[in-house]
Formats: sequence, C-alpha cells, structure tokens
Amino acid sequence: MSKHADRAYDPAAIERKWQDAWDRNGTNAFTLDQLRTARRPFFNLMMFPYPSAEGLHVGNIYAFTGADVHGRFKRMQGHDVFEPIGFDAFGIHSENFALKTGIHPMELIPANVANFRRQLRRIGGMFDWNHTVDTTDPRYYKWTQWLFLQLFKRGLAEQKEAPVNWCPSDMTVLANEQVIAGMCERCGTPVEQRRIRQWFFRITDYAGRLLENLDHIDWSASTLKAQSNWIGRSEGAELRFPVVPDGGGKAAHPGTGAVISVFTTRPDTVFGASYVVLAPEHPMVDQVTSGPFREAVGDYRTRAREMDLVTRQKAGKEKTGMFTGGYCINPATRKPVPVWIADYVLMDYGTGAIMAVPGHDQRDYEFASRFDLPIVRVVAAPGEAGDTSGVEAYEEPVGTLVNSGSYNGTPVREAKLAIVDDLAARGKAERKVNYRLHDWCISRQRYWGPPIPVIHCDHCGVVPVPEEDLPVVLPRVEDFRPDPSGVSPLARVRDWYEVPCPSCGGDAVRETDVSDTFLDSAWYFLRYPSADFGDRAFDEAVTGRWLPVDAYIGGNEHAVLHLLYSRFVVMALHDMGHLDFEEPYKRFRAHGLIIRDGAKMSKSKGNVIIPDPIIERYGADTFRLYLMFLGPFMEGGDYQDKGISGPRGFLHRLWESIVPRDGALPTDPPDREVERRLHQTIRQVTEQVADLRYNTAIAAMMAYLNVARARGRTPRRDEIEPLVRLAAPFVPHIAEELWQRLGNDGSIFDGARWPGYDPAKAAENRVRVAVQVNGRVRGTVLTPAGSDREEVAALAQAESNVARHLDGAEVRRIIHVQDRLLNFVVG
RNA sequence: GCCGGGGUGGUGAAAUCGGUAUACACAGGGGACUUAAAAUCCCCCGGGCGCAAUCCCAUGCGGGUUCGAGUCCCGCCCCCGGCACCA
Repeated sequence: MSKHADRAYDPAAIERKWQDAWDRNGTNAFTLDQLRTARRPFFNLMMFPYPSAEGLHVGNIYAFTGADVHGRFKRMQGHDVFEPIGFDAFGIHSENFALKTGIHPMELIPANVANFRRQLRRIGGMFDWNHTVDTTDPRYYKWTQWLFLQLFKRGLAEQKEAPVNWCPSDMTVLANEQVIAGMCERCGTPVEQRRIRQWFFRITDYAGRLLENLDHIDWSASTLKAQSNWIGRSEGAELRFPVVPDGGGKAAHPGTGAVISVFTTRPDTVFGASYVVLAPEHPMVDQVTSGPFREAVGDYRTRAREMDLVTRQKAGKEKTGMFTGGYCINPATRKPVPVWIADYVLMDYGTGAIMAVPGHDQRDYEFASRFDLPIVRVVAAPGEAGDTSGVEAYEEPVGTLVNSGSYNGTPVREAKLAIVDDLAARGKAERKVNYRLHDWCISRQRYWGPPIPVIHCDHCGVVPVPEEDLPVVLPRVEDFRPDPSGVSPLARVRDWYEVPCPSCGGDAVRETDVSDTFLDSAWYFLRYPSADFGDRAFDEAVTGRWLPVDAYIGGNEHAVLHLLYSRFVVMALHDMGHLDFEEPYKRFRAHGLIIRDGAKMSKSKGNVIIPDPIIERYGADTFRLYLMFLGPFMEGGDYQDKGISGPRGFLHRLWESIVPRDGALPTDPPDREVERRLHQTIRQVTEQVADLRYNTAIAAMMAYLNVARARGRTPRRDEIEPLVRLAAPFVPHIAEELWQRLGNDGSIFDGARWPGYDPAKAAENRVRVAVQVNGRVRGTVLTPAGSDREEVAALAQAESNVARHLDGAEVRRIIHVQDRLLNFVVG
C-alpha cells in the first residue's frame, strides 16, 4: 500500500509541502561558503519589485515566473544558479501613499515587504532568501551613500542649478510625469518652474563609452535601440558667429570680441542661416541685447523661466521669441544677422544657441514665418527643385548647394566637410559630437530616500561625510509633508541637520535632499551575493565569482533609465578600480506585457487580475504554466480567464498518468512512435526554453502527452518521467511531487538532470512529402526519409490527383526540397 | 513627427535560413458516463460550392520578385509601446 494516501491532485497541499521542504532543506539558498566555492556559477537576475500596498500584480508574477523558469532550467543543466530577489522600497510612490493614508513609510514598508515575501514564496520562485536586499534598510543604503562618496571623490558628482517643477498649492516638487497639461496631477494647480541647486552625476562624461559598449553586449534589440536613441549621438560642428559690436545702435559692451557659438548637424546650410537664436537662459543674452530691447527681452526671459517644464518643452506649440536688437556675423556669408531669443532653443543641448536655417529646418521655418525673417534655400533637392511645394522646409540632407557662393553645385555630403574645414582654417569652426544624454540629477526634495551624505560648512564648503560615519540614517519624522520652502522636509529637523563640520569642527548643516530611487537600484545586483558582509559594499572574491550578471530579465519600461544608470555606475566603479568588469549584465532580455481581453489592465477599467484568489483556486503551478503559455514571453499576451483550463487539464492528465498506479507504470514493449515523439519533444523544449520561447515549449509538451496517452493508453515510465523533468521549471511543485512518487529522493532540481535526446531516435524514417504542380499542393506522398528527387518524383507521378494535373503538360523543371516538397513546374 | 513591436480562424496564438498556413489551447457543436450537475473521456470545428475531394478562396490593403510569399522588396492603412522643439 502506498504511503501516499491521497491520490487526487491537490495543488494547495503539495505546494505547501514543497515550499516548506525547500525552506527546511535550504534547497534554493546558498551559504556564504557555497557562494565562495560554486563551481558553475550562474547569476540569474530579475528586476526587484517595488513593494506596493496592493501586493504583487500579475505583471510581477509574469516577469518573475519567466525568469524563474530560466533559472530552474539552468540549474537542471548543472549550473549553480543564484536567484535572489529584493525590495526597491524607497521613493515617491510610497511617500505619496503614506501621505494619503496617514501610515508612516517606516511602518508601511515592512508590512508590504512581509506581504510580498509571502506572495513570492507562494508562487514557487527559486529565491535565495539568505541573500535579499531592502533598499530602505540602513545596512543597504549605507553602501548607496558610500557609492555616492566614491563618485564624489572621483569628481563625478557635482552641484549645479537646475529647474524643477513646483506645485504652489501642494508645495512640492513634481516629477515631469506628475505634470499634466501644465497642471499638477493631484490638485490641478498650474505648475511653476523653480531653479535650485541640485546634485548631478556626470554620466555625460561616459556617453561615448555607454554607446560604444552597446555593440558588445547580448541584449534585446529593442532595448539596445532605446538606449542608443536616448544617448543620442549627433555628429556636426560648432560654428562661431562674432557679435557685431555696434549692431543695433548701442551695444552693451562694444568691441569685446564676443562670439556666439552654435552647434549644428548641417554646416552645409550655413549660407542659409539668416538669424541666430539664444536660449532664454543663455549667459550672453544681456551682452547682446541693446538698450531699447532690454525691457521686452527681460520680460520674455522671466516668462520663460516661470513656465512649467512640461509646457515649455512641448513640441508643436506656437513659437515665441524676442529680438534682442543685437547682431552677429554669419561666418560664411560674412554678413550680419539678427540675434533673437526663443524658448524653442534649449539651454541644455549643444551650446544653448543655434543658427537658424528656415529654408531647411521646420522649426526655424515656423519661427521665421511668424516674425518675418528671411527664408533662404541653400540646398536644391535632387532633380527638380520645384517639387517641394508641399514641404515648407526642405530637411532631407540630400541634394546640391545653391545660394552658397563658391560651394554652389557641391553635394550636401561633401559640403558638410568642406565648409567646416574652410571655416576651421579661419578659426570659425570645429568638428563636434553632441549627445542628447543629460547629466543625471539625483537630488530629490523629499523625505523617503537615503540622505545624500554631504555636509555644508560656511568655511570648508561642501564636505563629504567621512565613510566611517556612514550610514547617515534617515530620521523618523512624523510630519514629512512638503512645505513652501522648496526643500526637503528634512530641512525642518534641526537636531538632525545641525552637525559639526567633519573638516574644521565648526557649525555646519547636512544636505537635506535625499537621493533618487534609481541610485538604489543602480547597484543592487552587486549587493546580493555580498549581503553577508557588513563591512563592505561588495566583497572582491564573491563579486569576482558571480558578476557580471549572467542573465537579466525584466521589463522594457526600464530599457533606458535603470539599465543605463547601472551601466554608468559599474563603469565608474571599474575606473576607480573597485570592479574588474565594466558592463553589469552579460545578457538582458525584455519580456512583454500582459493585457486582459485586449485592453491594458487598469484599476479604472476594473480589469486588473488579483493573483491570490487564482493561485488559491488553481494552484501556483497552474497559474505559472498558464502565464507562460498565453503568448510569447518576450512579447506578452492577452490574459483570458477561461484560458487557464488548458494548462490545468494538462497538469491533471500528467498527474493521472503517474499517481493512480503509485508509480508502478506499465512495462509494455517500447512504442517506437512514442519514443520518437519523446526525443523530438526533448529537442524542441530544450531549444525553446533556452530561447525563452516558453509558449511553444509548453505546446510541445502538451502535444507529446496527448500522443503518449492516445486511445486511453498509459505511458511507460521511461515515456513519462522525462516529461516531468521537462515540465519541472514551469511547474516546480507538482514536478517535485511526481518525482518523489516515481520513487526518487530529494529535489528534482538537484537529483534530475535535464534530459538529453538522441538525434537518431528523434529522426523520422518515413516522411510525408508535399507534391506541388506549379506551386500548388496537389497531393502528398509517404517516402522513406532522405529519398532523392527521382524516387519522390516516381511516387508522386503515380498519385492520381497529381497525375491529373500533370496530364498532357510538359514538365519543364522539378524542384525538390528533401523530405518536404516536390514541385513540378509545367509549361 | 521619430524609433521599436505587431496585424493570421469565433478567441489566445503556431509556422520567420521562402517550401503542405492555422500546431497547442480556449470558446462553440455533437456524443459517452451520470438520477442530475460538475468533473472526465471521445468526435467535429477558417470560408465557399458540394455527396465528396489535395475544387475554389483566405495570413490588414495594393503592387512586385520567385517554380513557390504569412515570411523578401516597393507603396499604403490600422493597433500597441517608447521618445518627443535635441538644432
């Protein structure tokens, strides 16, 4: 009699049993010693979640399951798979939630984390709970602050003034996403712009390397593309337009030799530059503005400065601007052109000034039309110049130059080089590469984040907190609402921010801004394997063994910021000698998104899936299997409630194939057809799981089980047991149970290797070949595999329907694709 | 506007080195078992004509290349995601 009294598939019971067993036996957790000595380390990383009050959502479970399947697959292939998870728990999201509910984040977050741990355990992920991180734990953010100090020491952290969105009603700084049509998303008040001193990391110093390395890492193509677009390399030139000392009558500083530098990617159009525009914030505005224009220009600057950043930067808005009264010399035509200011020119790109070529730039064209500035065409399109009637500015960089003096007739491509060279000879130009990437502003005028570890001293200036004084602990503050001062709520906590200067010992104050959440997540993967170490951010030996990350799976919503910031941090740590690699993730794959019944899930639509009841009803294995089955993992898919019954039925049939006989399976003679299908299935599942094509791998397993159980037959042990192994990464609990009921001890993930297949056994010996006449299928013939053209043709011609179509026609050609198709081309 | 990814049965989706389009599932229909329901099992299931068929039509639309196109090329339309005055 069996020791397993219960023969019905009871997911809740076996899932509890195996989750307990994994915890008890340390199946998925490494000891420090094991981390130090693992022979085939494989770091399987997934994006750690933000522990919201709502709990894990289906998107999280989808992502984690897909990553977990990969990790379990690698483990069965013999790797030592390290699969940690943690909590990205700082940030504005919890702060706002806390403000709304009145629960302090220091209570809210631990409760949320506890709930997440319960849910993560329940979905059966292979998580190493010995090596988890919580970014809000001082033992973690001590090292986030340490990281800041390293960047500071290296000169990669600096303070500069930058605009922020400010809601005068909520009295708070807003992120760009919180500004909707110029209004605060929460209260609808028009948003203002404030300029404050903030901390920046000089990521732009690394723009070139961050771009070049993209060629050498194995990432999803879409992610690579998003990064390179974000970095946005532009090749062009900086051209110099000398300011006319007495342009509009009375210049402010005559004869100073002032020069306006502009960046352009189209130096070939410089003869068409009929005016120059400065950004409102450009430092030379006062210098070029002449007396009568001063007041109007000043007003314009003030308005531009106060406008919220979102409206200000919106494309397609009507162009505004103001003439400064000043002029400068176009270095190509050597004629004076007027200098304007306009907010469509951005101070933080290029030089903050442009040469306007309205004939060949749509924005300049709109501006010139509005203000009656000259529009000169200097490039003729190939062929007909007159066919540009529908186009306002001709922006294509193809054609030949006109109205360009001695360059007339030169193709654009050549002119670009020649004009820069010639102007450079006169000191009026130089080649230049510009990046769209901006420095990373890490200051947040908020409460719920790690304090930036610097101290401001009247005598010594900015003094970094000594490393031995870390962490700078975020104090518990009951009232952390923002206030009208425009600085962090920490600026109200005097006994926290008043400290002696570490350098001179005099009175000094702490920095009260906290750092960006993206800084917490920019290095968390370094911390996981070193979580045992209290005295260093990451241990050299352990890091050397486990990093860089072997496989990273996550959402493409982080294609740019998180992935770019972490690349920057690793590159900088590499340059400082802390790491011996400069790219954090060898392989990155972006998964798709789950939608439901064709629509994005959202609370307002009421179509959000709550995972807990589904797991309770069907079990984690069924849920996992369905999620992986509903569409291609890297593309996402449509969640349909009824669809879960397919995977559920599959697991039932798998269970029924083994359990009712207590593992005493039939000993009939082997069935060659089933054996062949088994080997084909192993091949297919192995290839597809390795490639994250989970949906088709599952389909192959289902098809195989259908064959093995066809006409009511019960599969032999050697037919079903390999299927249990193939399915194990997807459905770990039932796999463990079936593995045990088949008479094995221990975990299937340690005891069972991933099955191999025998190509000879997978090979079909007879194949059905399609027979076409002029490309249309007219029949099929069954032939021995590997038959040649003549053999197949002979069989095909004997096929009555084929013969009918060939009747009376002359066969001009026969196309043969071995074991697939034969095509008679007739005349 | 720019950059990605897509448009295939009633539905989710297979098939992408050009080679039998619709695997695997869901829903639906029919049947078995059952007092009944649930569960389970079996059969059918792109459209058309039809007794039937590898007869015709069908992979968003229009052209093209090819013996052969869901797949490649040209020109469009639509959906999803990201970026958006970056000179």
